[in-house]
Amino acid sequence: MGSRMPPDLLAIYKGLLAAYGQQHWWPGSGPFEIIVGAILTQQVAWKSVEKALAALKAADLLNPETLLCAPLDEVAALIRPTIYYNEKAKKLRSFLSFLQERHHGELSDLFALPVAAMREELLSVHGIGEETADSIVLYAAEKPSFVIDAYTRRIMQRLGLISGKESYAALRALFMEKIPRDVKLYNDYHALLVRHGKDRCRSRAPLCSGCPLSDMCAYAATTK
DNA sequence: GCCCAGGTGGGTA
DNA sequence: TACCCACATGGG
Repeated sequence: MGSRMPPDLLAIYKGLLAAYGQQHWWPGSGPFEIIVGAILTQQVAWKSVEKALAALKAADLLNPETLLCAPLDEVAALIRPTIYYNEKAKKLRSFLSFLQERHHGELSDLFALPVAAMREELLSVHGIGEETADSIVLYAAEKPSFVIDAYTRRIMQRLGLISGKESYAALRALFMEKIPRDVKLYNDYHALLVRHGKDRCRSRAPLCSGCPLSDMCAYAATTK
């Protein structure tokens, strides 16, 4: 039975956490590896990204200095499993040029900016859109900026909390206004939404039986 | 053989 | 603003 009251965002988080446990995204990776991963993961399964990261590491290219100097075609060949590899090689180059020119190649210099300014600068880089910018701010710089992705939208829509047509900015604002600005919380909440999305909201077909959010889900309520 | 992954940018109306 | 397309691998 679905409740008449719209579920609040913290209750959803708690439900997901109880069902899946902490996700531990990007454990033990340094900030640079996280940024490279954030760019490479665009529209790709994470498993493919891991292969590419391993290849870059083996070629000693997983640091700003050597990666900036590496030929584009060499980088592209190494990140081949991540689809759109030529485009992504250029995107990595764009970020590295930006980092060199704007911040002397120092991530700590970039990370010293306030969240809004850092986000703004990142968005000016070719290949870094809103989701990637927020992923970098949150997971690499470890500052609170909620990441919205396709799963987040789909899940919120099924819960009856949004129409689905909201802008990225509107959804991000919704989360940032309704839950505490806590890096750990943002980190795990986004990861949990992705995890839940993969398990339950991959296709259009409803999978409400056994769903950890079924008692909050508008879709479940209307299909029973 | 088909679908779709932890998106973004560019072009057109 | 709102669509549409290019990008172009690999696992289920």
